Order: sequence, then C-alpha cells, then structure tokens
Amino acid sequence: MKVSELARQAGVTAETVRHYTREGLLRPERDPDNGYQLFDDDDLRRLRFIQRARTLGFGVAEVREILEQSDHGDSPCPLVRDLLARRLPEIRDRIRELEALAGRMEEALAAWEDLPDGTPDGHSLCRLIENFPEPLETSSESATPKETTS
Amino acid sequence: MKVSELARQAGVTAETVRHYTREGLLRPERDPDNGYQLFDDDDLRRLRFIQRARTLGFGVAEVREILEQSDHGDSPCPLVRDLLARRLPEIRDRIRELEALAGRMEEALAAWEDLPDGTPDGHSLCRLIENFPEPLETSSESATPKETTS
DNA sequence: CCTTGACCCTTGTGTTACCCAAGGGTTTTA
DNA sequence: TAAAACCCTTGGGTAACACAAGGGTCAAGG
Repeated sequence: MKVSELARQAGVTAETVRHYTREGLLRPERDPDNGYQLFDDDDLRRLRFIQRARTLGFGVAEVREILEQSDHGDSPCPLVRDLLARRLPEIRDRIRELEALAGRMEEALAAWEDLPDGTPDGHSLCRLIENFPEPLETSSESATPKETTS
Repeated sequence: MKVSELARQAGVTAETVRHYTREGLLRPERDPDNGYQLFDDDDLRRLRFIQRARTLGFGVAEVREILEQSDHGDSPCPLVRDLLARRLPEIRDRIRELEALAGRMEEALAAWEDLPDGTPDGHSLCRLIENFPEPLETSSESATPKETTS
C-alpha cells in the first residue's frame, strides 16, 4: 500500500508517515517504476507499535532505538522499562509545575475580579500582574541556571 | 548597566536578556562608543514584569503584546484577563493528558513486573508495548486530525 | 605598556514532532 | 484526454532559549 493508505489505516496523516520514514522508523520498499513508497502489513503493525510507544511517552528517537534493538534480534524490553522508569518522575514533576501554574492563574483571575484596570503610568505596566506575588522558588531551581558541580 | 548585570539582578541568563531584546520586549540604549546594550532600572522592572507574566503562563509573544499596549498608554489588563481565561482550560487539559500518560506508564510498569522479556520474533517487537491496551480516545480527538468545521 | 581574563557583539545552529507550501511527476477516473 | 487525486523532495515554520564560533572591548596586575 502507499503512504496515504497506510496513514489512513493507522489514523495518522501521510505527513506523519513520511516523517517516521525520514527518521528511519519505517523502511518501506520503493516501487522501481515511480519511486513511490510501498508499505506492507508489517509496516502497519510497526506503525501501530510506534503509536502505542508514543502514547506511553517515548520520543521518536527512543522509539527508533527500541525498534533497532528489536530489529537486531535483541529484546528491547529492558531498555523500554528503563526509559519508562526514568521518564515517569519527569512527567510527575511537569504535572506539578502545571498544577502550580494553573493554581496561580486561577488565583490571579479570582483576585482580579475586584481590582480596577488602571492605565499604565510611568512606573506601572499592569498592576494586575505586578502586584501578583512571585511564585515561591521550588528548592530545585536557583538564580543561576546551568551549573553542575563543574 | 550591561547585559550580565541586568541578568544577574533578575536571576536569568544573559542569553535570555539578549533573547528578549531581540524579540523586542526590552529596548536598551546603545553605548555609542562600543555598541554595548545599556539598561536602566526601568528595564529591570520591565524584565521582572516579564518574568511574572511568564510564570503566569504567558508566551513571549503575548508578553510583547501586553507591553506594547502598555507602552501605547492603553491598559493591557483586559487583554491580560482574556488571555489568561483562554489559556487556563488548555493548561487543565494538558494536566489531564499528562496524568493519563503517567497513569499509563505506571500501569505498564506494574503490569510488566511479571511478564517475561521475550526476544522479538517475526511478528512481535516488544510484547510489553504491544500487549498494552490502547488508550481510550478522549472524545476530543478522532482518527482524522486537523478538521475544524471547514 | 602589555597581557590576561572577563565581558560584549552578531550570526548561526540545535532542540521536538510534526505541519504546510512549492514545484513537479504519476495515476486514476470521468 | 483532461482534471482530480496522489506521490516525491526540499525547505521553512513552530517556542524559548542554549550554545559555539569568531572577534572586539575593558579592567587589573606585572
């Protein structure tokens, strides 16, 4: 089958299929006559595998690693578990960040219900924002970024 | 003061200051002798404003809009409220997505405790992933991306 | 006076996972 | 047979900076 057909069966765009192919996740044959990419059912399975992996939070480069290991006949499962175990806490952190953000946003909206808009003067741009408390630094971040015990 | 000094006082990198300057959020004077960027206390206040706005979830382009409106003497507050009210539900959605993702990851890790790794054969790449249930489509997404009442 | 070391400048590249447009063949269909 | 529908490749855009390169500037010590 051709690009669009494969894409349709997997529920993605043809662009996405081409992207994965460019990235080496899919290796279709080529029709010698016209150069079209030709996929088979294995490719469809492979694409579905990629989708599952993506919904599990793996990046395209990681999926490629997994596939390559698998293609070499090695079990990628340990790698998979490892990647997952490392990514999970990052996701949790990200969730906490976003929750803090959402909290600040709601807080701000609520607090601003009453406050007047006020035109900016020489020293105030928008009191709504200026008067809003700075978020408390979460121990992990400091004023000087990038410095790992060098 | 020069770039690094401003950066230090605001707790960001010099690169970030240059970035905001390139993006038009800061407009430092130039030392006619050497072309160095020269910032004053207003710029420091402005940079701190930008930081607050960023922690509230505004993108750089949005902050520029806000600043420009303010610079024109108009109150940016209604715009600010509007942007915030529109972004909040998106953040909430994003949080739900990430929570679902984290949930799937934990579920997977837990389920895989027992499963054998298994070497990939002709039709299986990594059963850990393949046997994992597809995430239930959340009503908002369909198989055909990009299609808004066109 | 000269040499460092610490800054400053601009420009260009990389990051993530695709989307989209352009320019130009091919295949299918009416 | 001509238009519609696909296919191809190349290149640019997205968000918010980080980083390196190549080169000028400045302050302090010798």
